[in-house]
Amino acid sequence: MLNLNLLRIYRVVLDQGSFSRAAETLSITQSAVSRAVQELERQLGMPLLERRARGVVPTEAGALLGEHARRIFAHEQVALEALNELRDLRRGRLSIGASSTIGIYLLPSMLGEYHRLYPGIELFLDIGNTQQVMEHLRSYRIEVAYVEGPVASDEHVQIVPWRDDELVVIAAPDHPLAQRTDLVAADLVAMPFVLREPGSGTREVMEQALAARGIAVRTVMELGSTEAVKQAVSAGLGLSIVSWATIQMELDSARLVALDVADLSIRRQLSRAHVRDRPQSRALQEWLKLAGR
Amino acid sequence: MLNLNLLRIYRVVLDQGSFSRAAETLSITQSAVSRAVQELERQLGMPLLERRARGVVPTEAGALLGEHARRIFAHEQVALEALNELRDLRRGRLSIGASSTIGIYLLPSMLGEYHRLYPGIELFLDIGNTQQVMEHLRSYRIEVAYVEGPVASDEHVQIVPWRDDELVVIAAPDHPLAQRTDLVAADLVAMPFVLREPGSGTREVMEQALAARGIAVRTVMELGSTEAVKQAVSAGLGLSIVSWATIQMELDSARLVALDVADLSIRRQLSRAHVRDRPQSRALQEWLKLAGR
DNA sequence: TAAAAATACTCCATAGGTATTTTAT
DNA sequence: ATAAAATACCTATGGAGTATTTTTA
Repeated sequence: MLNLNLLRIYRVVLDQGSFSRAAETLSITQSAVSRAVQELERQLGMPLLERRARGVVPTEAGALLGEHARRIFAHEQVALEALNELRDLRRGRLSIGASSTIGIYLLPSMLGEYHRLYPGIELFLDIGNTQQVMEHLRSYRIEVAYVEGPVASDEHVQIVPWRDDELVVIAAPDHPLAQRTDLVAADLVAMPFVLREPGSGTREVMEQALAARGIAVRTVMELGSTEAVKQAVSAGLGLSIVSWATIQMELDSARLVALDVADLSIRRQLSRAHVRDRPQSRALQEWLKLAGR
Repeated sequence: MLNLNLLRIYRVVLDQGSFSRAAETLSITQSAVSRAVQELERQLGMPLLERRARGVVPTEAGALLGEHARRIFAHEQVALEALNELRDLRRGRLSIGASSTIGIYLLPSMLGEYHRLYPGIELFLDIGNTQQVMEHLRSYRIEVAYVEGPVASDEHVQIVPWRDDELVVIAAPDHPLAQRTDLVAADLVAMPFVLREPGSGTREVMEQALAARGIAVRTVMELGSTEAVKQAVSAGLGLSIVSWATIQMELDSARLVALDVADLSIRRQLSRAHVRDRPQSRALQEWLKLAGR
């Protein structure tokens, strides 16, 4: 095993062609350089330098070792540069998990902005239901998770409130209730509703909100995605309740309307989850600034 | 600048996947490993390992650094192996200088043997006159010089007696003196002689020997190489005096004969020369064993 | 509760400094 | 006479050990 500290000094001696100039370059004394090279020669059991009147000249072994040393230290620089790239976010990886509403409707534009800022960072977005995403977080497949379901911190995972989400009742533009401006929750009783599948975070919040107000609706259809629900509502199959974030485009293009139900404000907390004490990558730290908290 | 001692420990931690196993491999304590990695992380200003229940897992930076470390230490091994090859004479270089007689007639067969023993060593044989060869020795172009001329040690160069050389009078097989068995030096007086050029070591020794015995010969021709002299003598142009070593083949093929002149034994010292205090390569050390002293 | 990592302390060999001597031109 | 390298001697600290505590599955 080579003593690389000594080798480093030796390499400078070769570069400078003399012990004293190497000492200067290294900001140590000539004495220290002299002993370092001697010690290296002793450890290797072979002379490396011929001490001539004008400076030093490598022996065959010395020249050979010098060339290898050059490569070793060149590679050291490559390693440092690679770490700097990571530090400066010129390269890296960011793996985010999100439950579907967040992953599909909220994150993409933010990820776009992030990518414009840090084009060298590879982005991974893992979309699944809350349980899946939390599982991926625990098994270190993602570094942060965004979820809508009611999850709680535990000893491994820390949950941080992220932002509020508002759910609205949606209808087709030609729905009987679409023009009403004086709607109250009671008007929804027995209305046909299109729902997400059981287990969906959105459905859970929706059912709680309606149940809390004693409103029983009529389920006409259960669908596995928000997109499908929106299509069904747009086609006039019934009403539904979805996150504001998911219908921006449909409101603009007048394919859906949001009903303004006076006493039915449904809000929920969107959360960010981390593994406790897990060191955060620089890429994540910058993402958190951009994504709010 | 990376602390490569710490990096070496860190690399073992990655290989072993845990601090305590790394400590075992390194024959140091777990405590030391723990502190080494912490110090490396401190110096780089970034965490490298996530400490999990079952051992450790590298962060992105940690994995990146680990890969570079692998290459750095792999290259260290390459360097060590290269030095070992040099040490074991599996590679290397041997530069020998010799004055012409030695270089042409004595060294080649020995170099052949050396090459069979150490096929990895590159051989360089620099043939010139004594002055040229000694100059190349002083300017470090060759590591050892073999010369015939009367050279003396000085403060830079050390001359060591190598072996004796005997010079003999040669003639064409049909020369009038060729059959005589009772020759004495006086019989050579006024005989036609073929000589090497002035400055040749052989010519110098020859002239001294004849002059010492008061014998004046007749110069019929001066030639620039021993080969040319032999050709001329063989063609019957006259006698000459050359080293035994140079005429083995001609004696065997009866193209020349050596005259047995009772009172004319001409011996000279062949010498080996080195630059004082210059470290000797392993390749040279082995050569000296093979070449005698 | 057991295994791994971190921490507190102690020690010393190494790598450095200063001062001087030796070597080579 | 000068400049470079080697050497002698001294010092400080980084890297190691032991013992113990903390952490986590």
